[in-house]
Amino acid sequence: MSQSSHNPNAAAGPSPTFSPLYQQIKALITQSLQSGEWKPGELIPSEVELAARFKVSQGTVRKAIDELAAENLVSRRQGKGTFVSTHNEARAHFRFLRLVPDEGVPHHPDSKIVEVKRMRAPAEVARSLELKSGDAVVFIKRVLSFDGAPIIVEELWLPGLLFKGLTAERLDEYKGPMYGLFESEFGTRMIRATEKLRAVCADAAAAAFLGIAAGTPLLCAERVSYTYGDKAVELRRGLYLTEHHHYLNELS
Amino acid sequence: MSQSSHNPNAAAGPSPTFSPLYQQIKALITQSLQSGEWKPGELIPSEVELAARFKVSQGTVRKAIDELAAENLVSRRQGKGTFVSTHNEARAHFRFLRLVPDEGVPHHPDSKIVEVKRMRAPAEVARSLELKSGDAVVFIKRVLSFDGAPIIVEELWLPGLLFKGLTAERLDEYKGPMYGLFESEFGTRMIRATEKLRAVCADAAAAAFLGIAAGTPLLCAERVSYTYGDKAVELRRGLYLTEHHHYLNELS
DNA sequence: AAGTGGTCTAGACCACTTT
DNA sequence: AAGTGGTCTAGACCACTTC
Repeated sequence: MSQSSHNPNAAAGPSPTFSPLYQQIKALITQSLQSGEWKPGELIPSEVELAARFKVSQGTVRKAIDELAAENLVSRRQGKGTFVSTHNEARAHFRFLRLVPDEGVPHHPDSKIVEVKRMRAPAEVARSLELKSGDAVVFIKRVLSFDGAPIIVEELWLPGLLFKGLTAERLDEYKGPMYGLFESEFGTRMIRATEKLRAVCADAAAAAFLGIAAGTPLLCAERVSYTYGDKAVELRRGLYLTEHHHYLNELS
Repeated sequence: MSQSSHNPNAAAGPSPTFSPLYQQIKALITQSLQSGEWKPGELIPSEVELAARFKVSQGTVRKAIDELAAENLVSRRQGKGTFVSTHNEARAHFRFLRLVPDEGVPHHPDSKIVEVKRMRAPAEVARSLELKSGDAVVFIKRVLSFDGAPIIVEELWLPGLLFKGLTAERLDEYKGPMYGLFESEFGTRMIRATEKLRAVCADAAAAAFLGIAAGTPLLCAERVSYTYGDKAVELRRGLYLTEHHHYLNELS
């Protein structure tokens, strides 16, 4: 098969928005990921199968999957196949949580739920989540402890429509990271986030939760998480005690 | 040419450490970058030329360059060629400086040098820069202002051997980011860094430089920068006033 | 042995830039 | 028109995993 015989861009007439074949294949694969045809942790069809399905060469499928792997949507394992990425694996636990101890190896913190409630989105939350002010949201507040010491207090807001049966009990029962619960129980997978970091002073409430004096400097991390299609689905504001921990960032 | 005829891994006997051809090509290209055969901002030979030089196919050179481009060591421009990356271009100004205003578009801050001196490396600095305690280092202290307001006070340490003629005058004269000066005047190009972020209280000295009250919370960013070969060549400690700015981080 | 992803090649054509 | 990187194909073989 020649390239032009299957590339619609090669049709007669000007092609206003050129899009390479492998990008179109990538979009099709992403759709199947988003629709749940292949679920987190599962094996997707082999490159040969996908090439046959889409009637393109294996090399084109390869390039599409290469980009999906670079974006952490799938992960390739030689000899086994290509798997849909999941937050329910040790490797992914520190992808979004960048706070690590100054000394020693990082490990997963204990989570203690303080509050879960449904409410109407305040204006600021609605803006971040691309909702209308007053739309239903789920509010969660919790404290995270490393080695028994409370280090993080965080509040988060989720669109009410996507997280209908979310209760404190289900959060407490779930072992592993919260994003794993969101993905396996609610079908919403976080794939990307942006964080804004600031230094603030602990107010009385935060100080009480963390067992420190009011006024202690805290690292404030405001995160907006996105799922497929760049849709915002979480606003989270965490206060990190950085006396014996730090936020680690790799610049490249 | 067949693959095996030029791949030393295919020689008789077991290959203990398999290394793909394109990785070897990538290493050769990186050597030429490091040695200064092609300088920052310059055009490197075309893929066809490099394929001929290394006696491999263009596709193999392509894959090597793809990875170098992904690591920001070079940048490709269709129709023009492949260029060595440089800090002396607007695009690179915010690669390492992640502090942006809460409102409005970011732009390059003004730098005011406070102090430049030569000294012996304190133990902590020596450890970060992989020097011996007491080795010569250059110490720089400066204040960065956005729109006339001082927002950052930072101190940095560089290996004395690599930055022999560095003076306050040369720093003051230079237009553009400090990394651009390092790269064009001292032949040391920063290609990667790790940062540790913490919240701290402003001490009297920092408060004076930033025109704020002592005790104001500041974001402390401790950065170690690396050049080719993962060699540490800079330790930098910045204090960021985050009342109207924030540290922006993309998680993916 | 069979199937998977990983590497390498050779050749064609496309899009973009410069001459 | 010529040269560059960008896309696509087809086929070969390698490394790894499973049966």
